[in-house]
Amino acid sequence: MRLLPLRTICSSRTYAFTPEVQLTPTAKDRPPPANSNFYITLLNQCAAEKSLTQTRRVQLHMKQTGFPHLSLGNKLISAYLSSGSVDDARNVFDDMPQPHVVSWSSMISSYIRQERSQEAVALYKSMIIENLVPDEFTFSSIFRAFSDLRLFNGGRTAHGQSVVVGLQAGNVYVSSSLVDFYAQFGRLGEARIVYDSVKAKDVVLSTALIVGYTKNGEDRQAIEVFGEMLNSYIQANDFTFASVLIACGNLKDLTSGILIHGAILKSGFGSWIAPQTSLLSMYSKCGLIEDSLKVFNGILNPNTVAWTAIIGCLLHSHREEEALSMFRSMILNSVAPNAFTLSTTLSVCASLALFEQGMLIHAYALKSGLAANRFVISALVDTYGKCGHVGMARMVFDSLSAPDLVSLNSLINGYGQSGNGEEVVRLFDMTKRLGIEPNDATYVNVLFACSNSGMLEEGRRVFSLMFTDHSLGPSNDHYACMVGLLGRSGRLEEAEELLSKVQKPDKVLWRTLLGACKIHGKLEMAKWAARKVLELDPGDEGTYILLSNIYASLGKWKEVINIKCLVREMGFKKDPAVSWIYVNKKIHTFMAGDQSHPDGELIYKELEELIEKTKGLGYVPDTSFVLQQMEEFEMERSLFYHSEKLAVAFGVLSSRGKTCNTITIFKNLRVCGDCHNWIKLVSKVIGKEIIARDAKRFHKYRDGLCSCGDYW
DNA sequence: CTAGGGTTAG
Repeated sequence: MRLLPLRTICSSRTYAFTPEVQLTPTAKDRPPPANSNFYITLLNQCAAEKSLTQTRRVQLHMKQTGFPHLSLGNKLISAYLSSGSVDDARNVFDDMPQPHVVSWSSMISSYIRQERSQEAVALYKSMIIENLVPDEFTFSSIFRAFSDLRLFNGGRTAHGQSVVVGLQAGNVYVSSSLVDFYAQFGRLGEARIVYDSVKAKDVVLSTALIVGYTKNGEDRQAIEVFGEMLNSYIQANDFTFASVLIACGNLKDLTSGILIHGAILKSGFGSWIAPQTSLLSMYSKCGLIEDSLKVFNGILNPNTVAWTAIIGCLLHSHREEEALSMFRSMILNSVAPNAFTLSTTLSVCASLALFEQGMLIHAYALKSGLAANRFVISALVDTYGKCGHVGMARMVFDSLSAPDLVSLNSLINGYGQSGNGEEVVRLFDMTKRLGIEPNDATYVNVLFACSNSGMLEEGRRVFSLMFTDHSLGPSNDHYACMVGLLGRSGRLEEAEELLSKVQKPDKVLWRTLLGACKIHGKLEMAKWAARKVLELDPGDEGTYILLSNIYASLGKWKEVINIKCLVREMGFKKDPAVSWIYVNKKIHTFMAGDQSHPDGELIYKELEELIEKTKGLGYVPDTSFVLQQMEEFEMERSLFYHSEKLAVAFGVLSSRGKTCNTITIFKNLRVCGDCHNWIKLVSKVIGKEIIARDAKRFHKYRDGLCSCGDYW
């Protein structure tokens, strides 16, 4: 067999500096002498250039010239590992009678870098069996493998071994990763002991402990360690600043946050991406989204993490539209979204119930291979559910080989929102078989669904399971669901009795009772519940509104006016009702009596016609939903211009002549009773399905009926 | 060896 020309192995640029190889163009086809220095030089170059092909060629060359290549096995391994092929390295490794400890440890850390912790641990164990003494490099990487595999005992044993060989307390590398290991298991006591055992602490060790504390909700401790660190004159680095700011954000400790911002600028880390990203997150958690944006705008080349962070900040500040346009800018700036980005952006879509956008991201996830990520999946389930497409949510959910708690909760919520209480209960009864332990959120979702669908007996059964099956003490939220369920089923006395068992009822609970009183016109109990809410929060405007609604529905206009005056005096700004609809890739927003839409005239004309047609089908404006005392005619007018009616009119207008059979509108508050009746009739008039998502759930109107069965 | 961003429920 012809030998490979050496020129291809050794680039001309490098061999000029390695005269001992003596490669001359005339010598290129002659086999070289079996000189280990020659191969060492070559392998060093291969490692430096990280070239897998070159390394393979060198090994082949060794075999062809009969050179005992295993004598340079450690070199070969190192070259293969530098060029990224653990498997090639492993082949050499397995052939060697006695690989060097350095080879063992670099094999182990390479496996870990490639997320092959299983193989790393296996190698570590053989090392121990063969009575080899692992070095500091082995120890500093192996703990990561144990925490990846959730093998606490394995890691603890390795900790013991590191102590035995005298490598723990004296070595910051080993100790830092040990601190991280213990923190991954929530064992902060042990982490702290390891940390304290090190005499010569450094930045990395301290940072590891800070991170450990923040990941386990011990944010105060994290800030304390940061202080200790500064007192010992250890300079914080970009990692440290990035980590300690998380603690400030979690605690909403703006004072510390601003101090640290100053320290970052002073120590020259002001333009480093990790501290900047953490800073902007911190500001948003402290409610200062403008400052987040300022920091973000100061980042020269935001990477995926920074973009994701700012999208998340905008989402949490309820600036969803801006969050979406940030996502678009990210794409325009050719920064590739990852699973974090997609799940965050999907959350934005879920929040605005943007079905099409959600599907686009779903498509992107499938193309880019991110659709298997469980965060992406549960965000998709959530988004589809909140868009009223629970079938799609189910499809995504079923793609999970092992469903997890979050996606299950999202799916349950999806069915609950679209009023399919039976499926919710079926899923709930299946959780055990799926190997999932329900948590408090599961119960909130299930009970809420029962309440939404008026499933009294099922609700009671599920509620009692909280005590017997899971001994999850019900929280106020669970009680609120039950009070709502009992109250809406007309069992107000029972609801009241249940409420009396709650140790510390919160205002949500009392307001739920108040809501139930409203449905059944129970004025006395309503007044009592309202008083309770106001004792807890005198500024709760929702209560005033509910109360005035009750008076209004009973026709007691004097009381209504009194409350309205009171509210006005107190200077509340009621969240205005807003409805919106997605037409031609644009969000069109409407407020009551809104004249601002460019097609305003056409919309009002359409609305008038629809009202006339529905009146033909028996629509009678129900003025008890109007809060002011007005002339009957005016009451009607103000009803007619409710935001959801305008949105429906616009939807009808813009879907005319198009093939789509569904009009979907959204409202930030709950749909009003009069509009609810009216939209039912509209669906009959236009012969199309109308979906309305309000603050609590979906209403699917078809042929004069609504999926909620008028129960909401 | 250490780092920044993520899903449900309220």
